[in-house]
Amino acid sequence: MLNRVILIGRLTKDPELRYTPSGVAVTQFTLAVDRPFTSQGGEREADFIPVVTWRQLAETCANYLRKGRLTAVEGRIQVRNYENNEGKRVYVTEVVADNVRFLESNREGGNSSGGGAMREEPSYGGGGRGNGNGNGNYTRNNQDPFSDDGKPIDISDDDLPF
Amino acid sequence: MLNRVILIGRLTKDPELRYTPSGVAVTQFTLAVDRPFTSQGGEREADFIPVVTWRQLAETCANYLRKGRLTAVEGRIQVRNYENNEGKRVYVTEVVADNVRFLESNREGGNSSGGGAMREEPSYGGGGRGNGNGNGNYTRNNQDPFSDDGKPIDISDDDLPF
Amino acid sequence: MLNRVILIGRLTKDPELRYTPSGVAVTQFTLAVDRPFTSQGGEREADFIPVVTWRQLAETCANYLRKGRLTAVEGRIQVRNYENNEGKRVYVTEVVADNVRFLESNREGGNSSGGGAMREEPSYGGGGRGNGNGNGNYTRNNQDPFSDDGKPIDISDDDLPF
Amino acid sequence: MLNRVILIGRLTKDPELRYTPSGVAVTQFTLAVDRPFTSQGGEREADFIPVVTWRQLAETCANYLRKGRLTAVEGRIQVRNYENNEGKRVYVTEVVADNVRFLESNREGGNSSGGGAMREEPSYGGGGRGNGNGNGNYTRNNQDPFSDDGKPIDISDDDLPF
DNA sequence: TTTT
DNA sequence: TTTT
Repeated sequence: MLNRVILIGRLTKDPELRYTPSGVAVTQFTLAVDRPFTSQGGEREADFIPVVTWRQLAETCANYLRKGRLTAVEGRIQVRNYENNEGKRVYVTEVVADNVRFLESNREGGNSSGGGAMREEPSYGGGGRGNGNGNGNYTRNNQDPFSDDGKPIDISDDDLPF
Repeated sequence: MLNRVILIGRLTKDPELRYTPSGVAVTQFTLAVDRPFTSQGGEREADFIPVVTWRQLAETCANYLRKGRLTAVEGRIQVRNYENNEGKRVYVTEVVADNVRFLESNREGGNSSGGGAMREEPSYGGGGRGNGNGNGNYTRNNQDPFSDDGKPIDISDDDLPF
Repeated sequence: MLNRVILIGRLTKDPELRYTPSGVAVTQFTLAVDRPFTSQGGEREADFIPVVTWRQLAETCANYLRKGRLTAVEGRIQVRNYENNEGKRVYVTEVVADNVRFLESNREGGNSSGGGAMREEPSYGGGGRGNGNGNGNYTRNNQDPFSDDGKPIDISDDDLPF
Repeated sequence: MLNRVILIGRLTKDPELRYTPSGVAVTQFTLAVDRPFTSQGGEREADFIPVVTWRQLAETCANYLRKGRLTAVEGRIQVRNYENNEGKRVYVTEVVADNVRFLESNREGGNSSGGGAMREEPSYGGGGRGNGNGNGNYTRNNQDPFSDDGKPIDISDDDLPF
């Protein structure tokens, strides 16, 4: 009925942009979010929270986010599951973001003012689906997104948030 | 740096109250939260989101929450991991709640006014730890919480949120 | 950069549906939200928080919400200001909702299952504006919404959230 | 029943630290939060949202926050009212923060890594009240906080959040 | 393994 | 498998 998450943390790696078979952009990254207390041993720990973005927002994230950047994410928790190659059901929990704020832009480059931003344009119940893509000029590299690392992509159109 | 979740959904089962070896109450339950859109096939789907509560809040949840109840939960996402019996690292994502609102109390009993509520009393950095328990009069049954179902409990004091 | 509010409380009155000069539906209501602590005198106090909804969501709220209903609201804080008739600048703070959940439907009528719901369909940066209205069949009374109580409406198209 | 706000914005001025008659620290500041859309005229507007912090958190904010800093605030909306000198009831809406994150520390000084942080230590229903203060060494200036600008302070112990 |  |  209501499902809202807000996170501020740092990317553990550069984001990964891919495309579903029907050509929809998906970007995944992990946010390291420090816990608000120290562990029994006295160290500060973090939660490593997987984030997914779709379509235009995915392309913007792939273009502007980088490893280590402080980033705010707004979205919802999603729990999807699939059967792995041993026939066991695996549960994957991730945050599907609809709003991402870049709190640090191009760190080296002098300008340290937070500010860049992007928001998902929802299309509840109408059209939109499957058309937010196609233009390869947003991709960060030229390799085929469907064969980029040999592993089958663990993403299908069924994961589309709308 | 910031990690906040707010959910409204229904319990998929009665909550489970347990105690850690050092006697701290823990209650776990799953919230079914309808997605804000229908799937490609047109059905309404839900996310099944695991929730954990500790200490006094755990005991209140065990006492008042039941399967099917509409419930609001506020907390943070936690990702913990452990090695399973095949030596493989397993990641568990759950919401550690610090505020739970009972939006429906005793449904059959005439009174359908939402209202019951409970909030974690944090004790950041000071005392409190390990003492929020002991009084068996909050437990819902008389069985030994450490041997109640034969399975070893997948919870240790290391999971304590403070 | 980020502005998110989530409230659960009860309507202090039936909601008020009006229309802007250009015909856009607006519904306002106030949510009484109990504070999470008691005052010095030991009484439980509440905050009375004004909420505004627009367009389709405004019409659904006007149709389904009633005084006393437990309701969840998601939105953003907006501070607008205008000059009053004494030439003084007045600041109005309200929550502009984009998601409203009816946690209690028709209380008397037997069915007490929470569930009704409605979400704003945003139209960031594109069209949409000024067309989400017109059909008088959603109004709860027949009086002219622009002269219904003698007082000029304190809402103009400039308050439109998009 | 539930009242949660999360904001990211910039301070419009340096924060103001004061003390209540009984010596409790209070810091107020205003956050400029850009709206997620442009106005009809095409300009980007902002909401100017007043924030209040208490006790230790108030002192940390006064010490570390400055005009222009990008800051995340977590708290609840509070609506208080008082009678002004013309005998008219005035309503003041503000965010009572319990968690403040400094997303930019000392901008000039080379180090632009977000990170500083502070959280309110709640003391729900027990003690604590009236003792979180006293030591003037946290104040940023030497003037008497109770007569610093001629105007009576619009804050009393009744505004204490706990 | 799931709720209404 | 993790960020500062």
